[in-house]
Amino acid sequence: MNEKLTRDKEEVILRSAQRRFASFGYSKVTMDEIAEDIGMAKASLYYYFPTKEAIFRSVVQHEQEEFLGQAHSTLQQKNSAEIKLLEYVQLRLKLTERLNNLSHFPQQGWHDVKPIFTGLFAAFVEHETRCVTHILQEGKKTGEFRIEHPQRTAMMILHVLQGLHLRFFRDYDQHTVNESDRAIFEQEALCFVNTVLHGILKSK
Amino acid sequence: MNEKLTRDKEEVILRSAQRRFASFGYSKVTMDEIAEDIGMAKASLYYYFPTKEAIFRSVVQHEQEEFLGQAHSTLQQKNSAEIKLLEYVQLRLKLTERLNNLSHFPQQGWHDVKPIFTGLFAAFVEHETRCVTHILQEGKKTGEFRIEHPQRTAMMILHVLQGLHLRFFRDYDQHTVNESDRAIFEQEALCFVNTVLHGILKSK
DNA sequence: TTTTCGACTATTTTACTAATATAGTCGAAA
DNA sequence: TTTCGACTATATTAGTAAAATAGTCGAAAA
Repeated sequence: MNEKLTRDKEEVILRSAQRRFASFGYSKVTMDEIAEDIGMAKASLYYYFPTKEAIFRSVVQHEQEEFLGQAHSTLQQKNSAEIKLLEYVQLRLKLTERLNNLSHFPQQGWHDVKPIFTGLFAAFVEHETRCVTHILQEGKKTGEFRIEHPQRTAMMILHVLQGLHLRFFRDYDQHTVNESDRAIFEQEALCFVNTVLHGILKSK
Repeated sequence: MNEKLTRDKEEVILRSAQRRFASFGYSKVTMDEIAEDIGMAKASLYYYFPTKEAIFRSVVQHEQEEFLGQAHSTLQQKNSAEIKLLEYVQLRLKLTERLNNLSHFPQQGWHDVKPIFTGLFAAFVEHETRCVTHILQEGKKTGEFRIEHPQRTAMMILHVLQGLHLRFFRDYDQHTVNESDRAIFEQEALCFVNTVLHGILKSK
């Protein structure tokens, strides 16, 4: 049963790493610190993970999987497509913020983790696009939505959310993200989704 | 009549500076280069402009004024609010790209010019918000638009455009912006505006 | 009087180097 | 099988000297 014990240790390491990364960002966390947190020697970490990057990837993947789980359960509930889209977006905003913290990218850490992220995100972005496209297509099928290019629209929505986030937090050097500013950001994102849903033209 | 001659010289300086800035970005252009371009000594530039920053501000303001002129003439044409919004956005995309070039911000120049830009943009952003709000309110008054919070929506639209631009060109290090990528960006921005206009919900 | 510029200064950037810190290895011990 | 102390090679940082650059000034030219 050492298989189980190994998984446990991995979990412990990942939890420590996650906390550190979320506080200081990828590049400002050392292997020694992660090890010290859990009363281990640095060398021991390398028994469980081959590289620092591997730890980071695992942490990010955990976040993504948790998000995808929640998203999936949202999609399977018997709600209107409108509700599903809104709930999806709200979940997604939370994930963005969490991942954002892991790299502390607004300050300076983006270049450090960019190669890692892009690799990890290729699959995730595809998955996500499928999710939103699915919501839109479902809504189209049931007659709830009138929409010409579901996939293109889905990508646009995801890109806009990412872009809004970038714009909002581009100027955040140093100090932690202000709670009230985050509220404004969320409000604007929801304003966007609502406008996309209802449109502003009366005719048709 | 040396008033006129002074204006002319200023124009010549600004033209040279504009070309240089657009090619290399603010921080990579020296006063000596600007002066040399027009066969002047560096010291002479300081007879017309007090600082390098003043030159840059003038260049940016020129771009803004040209944009505002075009935008204004668009707004005064007798078109539907829908057309006006679309044309405004297209004009605005062009401006964004031009200003972007002046600082070459995707690469590294953002922090150099951030303090300059933010000062210059406070007034401009306000003006712009008024413009778009005006389009939306006009459309609402004529019954073309159904829209609850024109100003909030206007700000959202402008922020989304900025955000999309940021997202698209965040990864552009080094090499000049690809023509086909720019086309994709423009297409996505227009997809956004169209979706905002028509919405995706059928009901109501 | 208005405009230009060579020569100068103060400050910032850059290029280089030495010192430190860190990721990752390895073999021995628990 | 798991842990770790001691080690290495590489990357980051701190410090510094050299170069570049924004901006000044007073004299000369127009």
